[in-house]
This record gives sequence, C-alpha cells and structure tokens, in this order.
Amino acid sequence: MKRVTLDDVARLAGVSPATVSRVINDHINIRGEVRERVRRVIEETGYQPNVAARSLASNRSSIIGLIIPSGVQFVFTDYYLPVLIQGISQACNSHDYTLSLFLFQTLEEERRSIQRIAASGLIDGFIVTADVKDTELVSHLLAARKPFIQIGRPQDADLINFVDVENITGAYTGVAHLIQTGHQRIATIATKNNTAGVDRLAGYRKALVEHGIAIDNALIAYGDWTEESGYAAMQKLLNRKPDAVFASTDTMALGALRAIKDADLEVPHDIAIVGFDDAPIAVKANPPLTTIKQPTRQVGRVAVETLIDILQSESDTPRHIILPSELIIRASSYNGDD
Amino acid sequence: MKRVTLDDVARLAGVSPATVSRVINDHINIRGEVRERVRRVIEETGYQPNVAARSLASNRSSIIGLIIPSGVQFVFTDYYLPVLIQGISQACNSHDYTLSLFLFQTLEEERRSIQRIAASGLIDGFIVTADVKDTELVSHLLAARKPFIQIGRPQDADLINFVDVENITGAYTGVAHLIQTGHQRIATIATKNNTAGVDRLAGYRKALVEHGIAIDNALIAYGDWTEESGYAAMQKLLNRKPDAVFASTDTMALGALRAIKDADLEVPHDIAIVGFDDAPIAVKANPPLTTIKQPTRQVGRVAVETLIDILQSESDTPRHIILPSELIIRASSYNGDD
DNA sequence: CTGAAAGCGCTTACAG
DNA sequence: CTGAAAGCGCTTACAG
Repeated sequence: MKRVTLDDVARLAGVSPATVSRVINDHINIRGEVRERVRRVIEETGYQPNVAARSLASNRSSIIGLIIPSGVQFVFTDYYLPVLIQGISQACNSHDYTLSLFLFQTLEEERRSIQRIAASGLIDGFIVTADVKDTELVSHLLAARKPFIQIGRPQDADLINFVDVENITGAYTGVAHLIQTGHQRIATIATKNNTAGVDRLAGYRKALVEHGIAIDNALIAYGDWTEESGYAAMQKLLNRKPDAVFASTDTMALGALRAIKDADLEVPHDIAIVGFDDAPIAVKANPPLTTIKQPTRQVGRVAVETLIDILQSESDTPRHIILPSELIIRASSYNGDD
Repeated sequence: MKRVTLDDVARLAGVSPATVSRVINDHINIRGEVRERVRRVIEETGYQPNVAARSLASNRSSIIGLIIPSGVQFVFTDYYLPVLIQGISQACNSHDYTLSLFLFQTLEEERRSIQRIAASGLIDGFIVTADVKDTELVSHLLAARKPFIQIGRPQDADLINFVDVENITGAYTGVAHLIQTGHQRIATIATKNNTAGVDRLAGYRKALVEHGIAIDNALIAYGDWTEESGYAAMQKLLNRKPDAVFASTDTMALGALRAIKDADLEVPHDIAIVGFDDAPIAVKANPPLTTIKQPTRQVGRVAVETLIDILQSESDTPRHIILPSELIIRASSYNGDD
C-alpha cells in the first residue's frame, strides 16, 4: 500500500498538481466544481499532504517550538507549567499547528541545542517561558532571526514580543483586599530575579502606600518559589507579628500556612493569607487560600495565537499583551471538593 | 545573509554534495583528509542541514511524538507526567531527536488529529502514555503502521512494544514490609481500569497470601487517583479498623493520610501507610510517607531509546521492558528538605 | 481560473 | 573512496 501523493490526487481528479495544491491550501480563484471534485478524491483516497515536502517547498513547517530553559527549576513543584502547556497545546491543536517541546536541564544542553534547532528550519517560531535571567537564550534566539514570543514580561527591551499577566494590579488587589478586611501589618513573601516577582512586590507596595500604610522592610521576606522557602520566610516574619501576609506564589503561601500552623496560630483568624498563582494549590490548602488567580491556560493560548499572527504578518511591531488576573476570595472551610 | 546549503559547503570544500552528505551522516568510507576538510568548512560557515529537505529525501524526520491521550485526566494532579516528560525530553536531546507533544483534551480532538499526524509523515514514531482504556488510540496507531511504544503494560497484546514498572513486585514488597513490621489488618486503596492499578492490587494480594493472611474484601477500597478519592476510600476503610494501608498511588495516600488525621488517629503509630509513585508527594507529606518509588524518569528515557532502536532495526519482535521499583522507608519526622 | 515547469535542499542507488 | 544524476512531494511565480 503506497502512500498516495498529491500527483495521484491530481491524476484521479483530472487536474494539475498545482490545482490540487491550491484546493488544499484554500486558495481563492478555484472553480467550485473543480474544488468539489478534488475534495472528493482527497476524501476517497485519504490523502494527507507530506509535511516535509510542503515545508521544503514553502519554507514553513507549521511547527511551534516551546522552549523551557534550564533556569526554570520549578517545573515540578508548581502547577503553572503543566497548565500553561495545556493551553499552548490546545491552541496548537485548534490552529493545526504542531507543538515541539524543548526542555533543557542544563545551560550547556541549552546552548548546544538552541543553535541547531533554530537553524535547522524545522520550527516556524518559538514560545519561550523565559525570565529575567535568560537573556542569553533570548539573544541566541534574536541572533537566529526566528520569531518568538516570551511568556512573562522581559526585563528591558520593548522589542520583544511577550504575553504576561497583570502582576502589579493583581498583587495590588490582593493586598487592598487584606487592608479592606481590617489588616494593617501586612507582610509579604516575595521573589527576586524574575519580573513577575518584582511586579508583585511593586503591587504590594503600591497598595500599602495608597492606603496610607507605611512600608516596613522588616515585613518583606524573600523565597525562591518553593514551599520550603515559604515556610522559612514565614518563620522569620512571625517575629514581626504580622496580621496578614501576601505570598507572591501559592506554593510559598502553602509553606507559610504550615509555618503559621506550626506556630499554633490560626488561619485566617490570627493571620490572613493571600497567594498568587494558578489556584489548584490554594484550593487544596486547609483552609483553602484566598488567591489572585492568573489565567495561565489563557496565557498559553494567547501566546500561540499571537505567535501565529506574527508569523503571518509583515509588520514587526512588537506585541505586548497583558492579561488580567482575578482575586478569588475563599471561605475558610474546606469541603473537600473543587 | 542567505542560508548556507549543502551545495555551498560542497563548493567551498571542493567536493561533491554527495560527499558532504556522507560526512554529515557519518558514513564510513570517506578519506580522513576529505572528511576533515568538509568538517572545517561546515564549522566555518555554521552550516546546519535543512531538516525538511533531509526528511523528504530520506523519509526519516528524527522526530518522536509523545501522545498523551484524552483519557489521562490526572495530568495535573500528579508528579508522574512532568517527570516522565522530563526523562523523555532528556533522552531526545542526547540522541538528537526532536520531541513533539500531542496533548488531547477530548476524545474528539484525539480522533480528529491522530490520523492527520500519523499520515503526515512528520513523526518517525510515537510514545503513548496509554492505558487499558485507550484501545481506540492504539488501534489507530496500528492502522497507521507507525512504530510506537506504550508506557505501561497494555491489557492484552504481546504485539505491542511497551515499557513498564514492576508493579506487582513493587506492591508485593511494600505490603510485605508492612507485614514484617507487625501489621496484620492491611487495607488497600486500589484503582480500576488501568493495568498498573490491577497489577498493584495483585501484588497486595500475593503478599498477603504468601504470608498466610486471608484476604478480606472489606479491606479493599477503590479510588480514582485523586487525593479526594483517597480521602473518601480511607474514610470507608476506617470502619474496618485496619492497622495499615497500602495506597496504590501517593496522591491517594495523601488523601488517606488526611482522613486518618481527621479521625484523630496517628500515622504511622495507629495506622501505617505505604504509597506507590514518584516520591516527591510522599516526601512532602507530614509525616513523610514510606513509598514504593517507580523510576519514572528512567521509564521515559528507556522508552525513547527503545523506540529509536525499533526505528533503526529491521526486526519487529515486540519489546517488553519492565523496570524495577524500589521500596523507600521513611522515618516519621519531617525535616523540611529534599 | 488553471497548467507547465522550476525549484526547495537534501539522500542514495548506481557506476566507476 | 567519490561523483553525476535522479528523485523525495510539495509550492509558486509565470504565462495564458
């Protein structure tokens, strides 16, 4: 059983290969009758275009590469990445793009591969889950002259396409909520070295300032996205007697929760917690945590759609897309479902 | 700056394109001097072969597709899949294969895509994280005559390549450990509808029988891999006064742990727990859980390497690979790291 | 609206 | 050990 090719279809339909190609690619200017005839033959034969041939001839592959750099250490401690990938995959499926995944463990592996990948012509464009730290990766990508879009605002550069979440406003909303519910000594567990963390800290500051509360640096601790670091940070903060804490990740919020419980304090009675992230963690906490939910799945979808748009458009005006986050206030009793 | 092609390299090196191709593909029978000369030109020009052209000419793409079927609902509640993907990705990187990810949300999406993907010629072979339920997917793949390897033993069929974990022996070891540490009324939280679950239950039974303990069906409850289901199952089991429980997933073990605590019983003093899975969950539990650790990352690597081997070999003797699992006994105090 | 023809950048018998 | 040539299966100006 040999593969059926475009030429076979052309012969069977009594048209030229060019016409079949045009039908497949939805070109206009095909007579309806001819189009139908070709479509019928395609249907009957089960013809599928050969991707390699198409790619070689057209210089497009319809493959999007997702790069997860070596710096992304929290791959497995967070819900973030799996959900993001789900969003990306979904969008690829519905736009008939294929997703390629590049997951790098070490910087060396990253360096070795990225050149080869970008230059091989396999991938039309990339999505990068990069961070402030990954400027090297970004410069490689720029050098390869391949279109790419970054998930998360890059530190500098307005020249880079990105889609991000409203981190500042989100954090602001969460902290304002704490203030409005009567809290005054609001601590935060922040992160360094990534723009999301920096922005969330900025939102925290802004909320305090706008509500006339002085910023007390002793109420600011830092973690590294892990639950353990949230635990440790909260232990330090407890000495300063906060009555609420805004953790810039749900995972760290979970650690904070544990530290508070271990200190025999009650949540949210003694100390209220607000987290920030993709929610399932916050929901499963006991008591479930109030959180600022970022639309991670949507971020993935929008990244794909924007990238496709970039690939198809001529202009190279950089796209900067910022999606809203949402404050979700949770009752303090856990009923076991979601 | 135009792309440099194989012909450019040939011209610069003063050889024929065929020779350059042979050098790139490590064919034997190239004079050392010529090989060096060609290599130098490749180095200097930064030449990268065009994947589409190579793929069209050779009928191989060096792309492996990872299919995660719509039935895999526990994508985000388990560490399993991310770790597996990491192992797969690692192996792909080191063998110069590219990984394509196909994540299906619905059965319809799956059906619509799988045909197209298999027939497009883009992918050399597939890895499927399939389960008993996914016979439809498997038959599609068989119909497309594309090599594939399944993660997890298929229900029937010795004709299918697979790599699996020693589920029976693993569970046996865990339950035997409970018996040896003095427990008699050992309950289990099992799962249905997947061979791993069935095998783990078989291992549980075998351990009891071989140690002369009668099997009490009242001590067998079922869950669906979620923490909630583990919680509910444990609540039922508690009425039967078990002194230990073997949960066939760490996630369900976590739910069981919570149920035991909520009943004001102590772990492991009143009831010992043994889980089965990829460990990080068990480590983070408080107290950390004794668990049978499956080598998920290695499963991923082996799957890739076996698939590559299948692609390159002539024989189609099916490969059945079963990797050992390991009992990890945890002290009952949690020190917060790992 | 449609076709003939060139070309995309490789690989691989075949011949020597 | 090396080269000339055909061919992989498409797309796309170009011409009509």
